[in-house]
Amino acid sequence: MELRVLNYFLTVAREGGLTGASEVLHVTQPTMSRQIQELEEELGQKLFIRTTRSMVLTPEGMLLRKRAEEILEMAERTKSEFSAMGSTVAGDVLIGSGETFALKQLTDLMAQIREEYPGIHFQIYSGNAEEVAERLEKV
Amino acid sequence: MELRVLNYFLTVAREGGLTGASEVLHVTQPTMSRQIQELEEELGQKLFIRTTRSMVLTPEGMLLRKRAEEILEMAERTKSEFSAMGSTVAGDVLIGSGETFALKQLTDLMAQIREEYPGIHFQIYSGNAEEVAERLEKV
DNA sequence: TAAAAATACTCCATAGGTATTTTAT
DNA sequence: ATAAAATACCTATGGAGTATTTTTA
Repeated sequence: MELRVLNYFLTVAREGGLTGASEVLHVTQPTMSRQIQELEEELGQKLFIRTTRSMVLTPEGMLLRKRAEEILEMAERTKSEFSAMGSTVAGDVLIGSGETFALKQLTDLMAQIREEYPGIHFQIYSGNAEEVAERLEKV
Repeated sequence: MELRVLNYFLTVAREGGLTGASEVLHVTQPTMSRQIQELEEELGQKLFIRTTRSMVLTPEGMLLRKRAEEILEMAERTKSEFSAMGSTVAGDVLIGSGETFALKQLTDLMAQIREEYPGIHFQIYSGNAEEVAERLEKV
C-alpha cells in the first residue's frame, strides 16, 4: 500500500470511474485499472462495484476512502510544512560551558553544524557553572 | 514521498544509522543510503547529521519523525482493519419497495451484489409506500 | 584501523504505456 | 453503437543489489 496508489483510489472514487480519474492524474486507463485491482487484492476486498458505465464504492471502499483521505491529507500537510520552511535553517544557538567542557569538541561540533546550516548564529558564554546558568536563564 | 521510504526513514532514526536499519528491514545499506538522500532532496532539508559512526536527526528530521509516525500508524491501522475483516462480507439488506419500483432493476441489482458478496441476505417487502415505510422503521 | 556512509556500476521488478477485446447500455 | 473496464503484451524507470571507495573517531 503506497501513497501514490491511495491517491489513484481516491481519484477513481471521486470521478466515478477509471477513465475520468486517469485523465485527472495523467496516467492511462489500464494503469489505473491494474493498480486498483492490485490494491483490492492486497486488502482482500472488492473496493468498487463495476458496471460498464461507472464504478461505485462498496461498503469496504467507503471505509478505505475515509482512511485514505486522512492519510493523504496528513502526508500533504507534511510536505507543505517542509516546502514552507524553504531550504534554509536559521536561528540563534546559545551555548553555556563550564571550564570542564572540552573546547575542541565544542568547536568541532559548531563547525559541523554551521556547515549544514550557515544561517545558525552561535553565542558562547564561558565561566563557572553558576555564572553560565544565570546567563542562560536571562534569555 | 511514499510509505515505504517513510518507514526506511523511521527505522534509520530509531537504529541511529543506515547499517542497523538496513539489517532490520532486510535491504542493503546502499539502498537505504540512496532512499534517504532522495527523501532529503525531495523535502529540501537535511534530515540527519552524519558522522562516520552514526546518523542523528536534525530539527527538521525530528519534525518528520513525528509526522511519519502518525502517517504510518494510520496506514498500519487501516491495513489491520482490512485484514481483520477477512475476505468475506455478510449482513442483512432490507429493501422496501412500492408498486412503482421497477422489479427487474431491483432483482438485477441484487443478483449483481450477491455475486460479489455471497454472505449478503436480502429481505424484500412489497406494498404501498406507507406499509413499506412502517415495516422498515421497525427494524 | 575499523566501522560506517557514500559512490559507481549492474540488474530486475514493476509501474506505466499501446493495442485490443470484452461488456453492458 | 458506444463508452467504459479489462486483458495482453511491451517498455523503461527507478528500486535494489554487489563491489568498492571515502571518511573520521
